[in-house]
Amino acid sequence: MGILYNMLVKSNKNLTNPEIAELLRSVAAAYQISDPNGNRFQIIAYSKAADAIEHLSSEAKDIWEEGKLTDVSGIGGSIAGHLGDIFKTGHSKHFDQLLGELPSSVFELIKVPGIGPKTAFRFAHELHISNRKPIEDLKKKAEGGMVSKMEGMGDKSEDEIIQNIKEYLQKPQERMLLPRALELANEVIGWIKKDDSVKQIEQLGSARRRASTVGDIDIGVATTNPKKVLEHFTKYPNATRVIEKGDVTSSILLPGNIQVDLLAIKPDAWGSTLQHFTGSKHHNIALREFSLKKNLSLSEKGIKNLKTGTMHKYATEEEFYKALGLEWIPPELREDMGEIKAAREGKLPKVVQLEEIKGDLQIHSDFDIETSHDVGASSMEDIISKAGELNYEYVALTEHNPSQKGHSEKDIIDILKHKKDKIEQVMSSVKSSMPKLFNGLEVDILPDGKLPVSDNALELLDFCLVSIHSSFTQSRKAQTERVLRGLDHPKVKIFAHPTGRRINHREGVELDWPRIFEFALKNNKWIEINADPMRLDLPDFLVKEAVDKGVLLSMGTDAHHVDGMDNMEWAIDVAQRGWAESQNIVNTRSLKEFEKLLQL
DNA sequence: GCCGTTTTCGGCCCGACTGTTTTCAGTCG
Repeated sequence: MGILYNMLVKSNKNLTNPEIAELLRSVAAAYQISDPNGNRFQIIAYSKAADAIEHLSSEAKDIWEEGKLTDVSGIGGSIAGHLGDIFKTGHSKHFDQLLGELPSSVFELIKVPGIGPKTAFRFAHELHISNRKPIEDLKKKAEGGMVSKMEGMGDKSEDEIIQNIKEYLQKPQERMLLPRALELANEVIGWIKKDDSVKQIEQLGSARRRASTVGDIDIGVATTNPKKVLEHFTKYPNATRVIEKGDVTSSILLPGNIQVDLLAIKPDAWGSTLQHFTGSKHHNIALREFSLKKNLSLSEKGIKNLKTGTMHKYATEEEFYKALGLEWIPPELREDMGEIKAAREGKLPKVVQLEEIKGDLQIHSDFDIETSHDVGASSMEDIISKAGELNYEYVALTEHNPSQKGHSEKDIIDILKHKKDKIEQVMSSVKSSMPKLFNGLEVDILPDGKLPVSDNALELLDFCLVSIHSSFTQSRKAQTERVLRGLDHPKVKIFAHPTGRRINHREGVELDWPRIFEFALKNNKWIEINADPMRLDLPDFLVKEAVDKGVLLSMGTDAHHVDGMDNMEWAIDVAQRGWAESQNIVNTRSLKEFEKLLQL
């Protein structure tokens, strides 16, 4: 019995989604080792199931308890049954047997790039890799020349394994924030463009889909001379090494072990290249399965008619999708979340655009509100001026609430009165055509759900946001009750950065989202999409659930300086990935309509 | 093992790169 398996299953009925995903991938690997051909479709099924679990918005165990695990696409009766066994007893006989046959080192070794199940198994057996620190052990044995002595291995394989292990061990296991990925991609693109045979060039992959985080940087090039461009690419001055160099694709590594993949193709096939390398993987697989039923086989080269054997090339993505009988699908939607069906039926959403935004609903000015949290750096005057440049009709000043410590209720009321006066004074000093300042506040939801600001103080506001800044680890049920209590006050309109996540630093809180959304819908509360690239909160997949239910969303940059007001574009990306149209977002409303909405 | 706009049975994406191979297996995206 392997160590990993003991750790994941034997001692634990409460597996988290990432643990379940790892378990399912281990099962797929076990099938791959035992009989890759005979188990071909189990391998695919378990891998898909692992992906599905990883992308759930609730814990799989909660879904299982509601009896809805097989509603998840990719989870059928069999896998749901095995997982159910684990949730009930901490055991699955099926997994016990499958995984118990293999040394646990196998499941560690496959985490190293370039080492798959087959190779991991051979290492474990033939080199007697330790189950304790398998990766370190393999590195030692490779450095001792043991790998190159194995059949089918040579010096190059050995060197590559050592290299990959070194990088794996030092690589920070986190994905880049989108703005960083775009910045890096632009630097590389600047270099590639120096080759004069480049006709078109774009950053593709998850960056083009505007995912909140990006792993590898993918770039596509249309060129009359792919080989020459790829050669030039591998000479990028900042590259730490060339991972691979081919006639169609090449990959390099940047400092920090960031991989950049380049796909180069002739201009007449640019449309299919864009499509292929933009992904997502799941979108492409779904699109290819869909096309196969029409006897069409898709690849980055074009569309092959399987009946006639002829290949058609497409210079644009629009033509490519059209040839499949589909509307062009915006990259943000390409996640296999129903976009192919919608495109076929002409029912793709008209996703909200940045130009439609008429206000920013979370900004912190430099007004000294005597808060225990952080204060903004820009004056109200500067904020109005910046809002004017952005063609906004209104913005909400939402400083953190004054601290309770050291302030009586009357003190807090005085501070808020003072702020209200200040806003009125500023408003009267600027042209009437300038954007309106709403008097808002970002109020903590205390651990018990109470607000640290009295009703009399809240009365001074136009409206307020509430958010969690403490006690992130309450149970799902307690956290949900807390939030609903916090949202209940009539002056509260917005639930700000609702999961509280900080990407790569803090997981979000556990909440019963269906209940939160139902409450918001019923009581005319709005859920924020926070535009801070570190937050992007509500996350895209939850935005889609909110949109499906008709819950209204608000967008705020959470700017603490006027420059931060430019961050709205990141919130737009999240909204688009969540299929939001302009009517789903409150700050696409004109000032008049927005004020009406506030009264509801 | 999963799934369904023709299917509850009969399908299941597609190609690139590398190393060690004389024709391919393994891995990756």
